[in-house]
Amino acid sequence: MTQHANRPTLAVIAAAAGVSLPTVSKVLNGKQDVAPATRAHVQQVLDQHNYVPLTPRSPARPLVDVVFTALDSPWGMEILRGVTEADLEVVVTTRSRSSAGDWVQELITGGRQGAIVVTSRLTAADQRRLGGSELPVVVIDPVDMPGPEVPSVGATNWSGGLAATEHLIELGHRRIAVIGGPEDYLCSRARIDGYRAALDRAGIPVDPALLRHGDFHHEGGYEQAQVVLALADRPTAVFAGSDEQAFGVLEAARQAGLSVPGDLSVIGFDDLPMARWSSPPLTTVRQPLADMGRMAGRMLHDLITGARLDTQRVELATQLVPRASTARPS
Amino acid sequence: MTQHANRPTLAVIAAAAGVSLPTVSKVLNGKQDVAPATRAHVQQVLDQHNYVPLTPRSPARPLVDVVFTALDSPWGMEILRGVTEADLEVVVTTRSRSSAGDWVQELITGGRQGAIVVTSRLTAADQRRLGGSELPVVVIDPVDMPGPEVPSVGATNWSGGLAATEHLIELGHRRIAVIGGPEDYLCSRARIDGYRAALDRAGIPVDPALLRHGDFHHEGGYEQAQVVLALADRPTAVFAGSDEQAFGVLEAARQAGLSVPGDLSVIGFDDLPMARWSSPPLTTVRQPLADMGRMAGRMLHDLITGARLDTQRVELATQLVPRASTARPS
DNA sequence: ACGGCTGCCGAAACACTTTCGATAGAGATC
DNA sequence: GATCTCTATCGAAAGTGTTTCGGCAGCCGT
Repeated sequence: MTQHANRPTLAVIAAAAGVSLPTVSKVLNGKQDVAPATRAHVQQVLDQHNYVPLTPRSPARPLVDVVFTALDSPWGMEILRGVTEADLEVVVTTRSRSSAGDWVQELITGGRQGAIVVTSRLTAADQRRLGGSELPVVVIDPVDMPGPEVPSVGATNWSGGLAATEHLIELGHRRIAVIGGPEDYLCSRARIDGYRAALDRAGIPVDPALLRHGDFHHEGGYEQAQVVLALADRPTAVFAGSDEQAFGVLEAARQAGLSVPGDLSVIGFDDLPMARWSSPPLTTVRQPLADMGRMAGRMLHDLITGARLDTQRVELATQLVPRASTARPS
Repeated sequence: MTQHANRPTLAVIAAAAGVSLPTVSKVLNGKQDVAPATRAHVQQVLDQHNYVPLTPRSPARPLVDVVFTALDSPWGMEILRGVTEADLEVVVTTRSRSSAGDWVQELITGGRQGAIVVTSRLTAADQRRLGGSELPVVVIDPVDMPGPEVPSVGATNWSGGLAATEHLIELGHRRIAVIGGPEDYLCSRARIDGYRAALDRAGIPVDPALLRHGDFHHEGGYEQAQVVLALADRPTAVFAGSDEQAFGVLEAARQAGLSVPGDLSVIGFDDLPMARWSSPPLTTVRQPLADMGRMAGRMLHDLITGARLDTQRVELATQLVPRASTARPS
């Protein structure tokens, strides 16, 4: 059980194997200039002596941090799944803004070979520090527009917002509410601007009373839906900023005695796996979350290995997924 | 950008700071015998020279693997959230049974300080290898009963199955179908045995036609529900082995034109966050997934630090959560 | 037979880490 | 005030493992 009870040194192994110390070191590190027979023999002696490395082996694949603000959403799991499909060892950490300590500093000095930061608020100062450090970093869905020195991955949120709203307009809706995420989130603003653009093109004025903000979770959608559904001039459709919010809208509609899509059309954003399972199945705008994670992983891998990045900013395409929660207004 | 472009050595730093090389090393490693003033000065010189350690810093917290078979379910996210709350650095890996390579071997030689294995099939040989290695391992929800040498964390699945079924019986149901997970999973068998025990106590015979198995996901519940709902003597209630399966049952019921809970009561297992959001909100048996993850993390931490484990096997309590998907049969 | 070429290995240089003894300054004691 | 611990701090030296580089076989073609 005791790890340090007279652990054998490389010198001991080398003597036992009848080779030089550097050769043993090379075997341990998988270097190329060792004859297969020698390698096998040394490996066997290492096993016999139960050799444990003094310094932890540097892993075959780069060890990188993936920083979430919270692990509270299937959204994050999709991203994570994508990242783990890249050629990386993924350490999951949650660093809420409020948590103690300077997490950017911890990231830089944490000894990882890189980091992926998911939907976090990076101040200009943080970005400069990250840029100044040697630590490769890729940001997914940045809250604020990242400076040119920080590579980032996102989705075509504006197009997605446009597509969602045009879908509702084509169905014949004119009073369309939008429930965005937190007001200052870049992705949220882009979706709402897409909503605005669609209304503009259709010649529909934007009613500020139908433009709400809430957190991206169930609660946010539920609360804001209650507000807009209580309006005298109730909307006939709601564009929610996330699928989770959309589920909250569904619940608010149910509690208000409104049938979906009969009395109210609801469209979400993300296309989480469970969007297909709600009743009615949720019309939504697909965001390729796993692909975004995988892309970020690949970019980070390139940064670590020194390959040149094709571009600092990648936006993956969103796509309208029509299901059963949207229909013509009655 | 280039990592290895003439990085400063400790000797250079030492010279620039006017101290000896070992002193710089001590500052880097946070050793105690350095005067605060000296430490600050050296630290500043290190920063000025943008020093990056050659060998990655050994992390302050133990670096452990968390092995999933797949990252395809909110279930896994809940577990993961719990584990990350322990005092550990968590590397997420997915090792499907089918994936190439000997993942147990990779685990042992992977250089981690420990591992948590989630719902994996560990053969007796694997267990012996893990026991023989120095690598501390904790298993969450083992597929097979683990041997005494492998610590494990689970939930009171039998009690949960009992509680779920008794809930349905108390409501007046007599024909109760059960859709378990894969037939050989320990947790699934325990839940079904709980179901059997409840029927026995109520003097209701077990109808083999009402006992189905499917994968733990939406598909499994959907497919098996289609089978039992097509029976001439249709059940009035379904106990699903997981919430995801229960969602599949809800969909099958909807497609069959059955209202829930009017025509069919449905109860799930897990209490995922979205169980509250389905329509109707899902009655289910709560499994404290995050707590299980945290408990496994704590046990692993104890194993790593050498503290004695109180027990090799922990089962956390499940609890019935009545919501709106169960009611008296019509 | 000879020259070039390549694969394999170890001596030596390197990059740290750790141990341990030296030293100086602060109190404590006489 | 003189001296005597005693501790905090530091670096010399030894230890551990990695990397570079030169050398030496054996192999091949000429």
